Amino acid sequence: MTEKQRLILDAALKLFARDGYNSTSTNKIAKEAGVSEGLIFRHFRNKEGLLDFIVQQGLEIMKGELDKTGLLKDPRAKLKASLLLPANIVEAKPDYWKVQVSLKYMNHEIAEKYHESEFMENALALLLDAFTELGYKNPALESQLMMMIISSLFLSLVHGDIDNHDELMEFLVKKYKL
Amino acid sequence: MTEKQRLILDAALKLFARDGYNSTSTNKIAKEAGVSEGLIFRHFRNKEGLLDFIVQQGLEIMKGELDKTGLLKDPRAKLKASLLLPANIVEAKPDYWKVQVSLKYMNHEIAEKYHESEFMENALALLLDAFTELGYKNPALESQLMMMIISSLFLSLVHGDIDNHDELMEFLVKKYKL
DNA sequence: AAATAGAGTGAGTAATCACTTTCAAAAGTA
DNA sequence: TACTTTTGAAAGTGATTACTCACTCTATTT
Repeated sequence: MTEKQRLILDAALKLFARDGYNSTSTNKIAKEAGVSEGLIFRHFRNKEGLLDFIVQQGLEIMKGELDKTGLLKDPRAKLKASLLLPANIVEAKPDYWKVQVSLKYMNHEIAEKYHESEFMENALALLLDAFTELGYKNPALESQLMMMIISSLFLSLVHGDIDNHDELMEFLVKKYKL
Repeated sequence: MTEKQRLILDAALKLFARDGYNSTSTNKIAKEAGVSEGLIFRHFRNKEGLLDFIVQQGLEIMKGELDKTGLLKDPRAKLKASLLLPANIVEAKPDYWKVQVSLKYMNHEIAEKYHESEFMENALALLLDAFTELGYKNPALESQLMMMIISSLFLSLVHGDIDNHDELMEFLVKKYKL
């Protein structure tokens, strides 16, 4: 990874997050990064290759966080960590998740590649374990509902339109007796 | 509204929903509609005008549905109707909502115009009324949570990745004792 | 010192984009 | 009929797009 490669990746992530993938031309990326436009294609083959590279990194971070959560023994701790996951990962790399989310809703071939991943199934399995262990009557539906809450939380955080995150967390923790 | 105008609107809605706004050229719309490309600009001024026209209709439908829900007297009925709202409106016009949703996550100027609307606030106020009337301890947070569930439901339905809607509804109705 | 290779440049390319212009056929109106 | 307006098609327009190509520069290897 040369310095210019880093500059290109940083510029692309910033612009993709701010303006969207389609509205960001390779010309703009090159200008923002302070490199020649041709260099983008030497290092990343094409515009989509650049996107690929960026998003692949994000997916691995997400997977790492989820694995950490899975290691927890106490089911209540697992659920609490799952609820806090969105805030933690979005805060760490907001631009990353802005791009990820916009891809999901772009309904374009590019989007599907990343979101058919086994990630959701892993997360759901983790919740299912916890609710089962806690003796909930209908753990499958409980975890489906929890999953909906978590993804909604994630979206709100990415778009920056949530102003009472801590209060909301406290409310949920109390509701689920975590 | 001439016949060709209808043809253009239908073609545009279909293509915007399938491929996204940015990836749909006016040329493609004209071909799909079987009219000349120039006609699009005669009738709708520009590509964004076409989008405007399409989305404006959807917003009015949504508002109408919400108003109907607001007329209900029983707070439990209000909540139940709110939960069923996504399925009802998405089933009626799936392509409409696919476009609406993709706009929201396009992070582009076009998107903001539609989603700063007072719609969300009205919906939230309706839920707040219901939870307050039912004597919930923290009606504000309860309605915020319900809003998250509803919008998550809406998104899943739009993307067609929900295969147990009725079961989920039954579960929620029981959980909230509606 | 000669050869090789990778990093980097920037002008150039064909294709596609949203949009305009021109003009003719209908359709309405007197 | 004679006119005006509306509706439509077809062939443009310049700008922008992702991407290529011929080339230079620098550093390492032979």
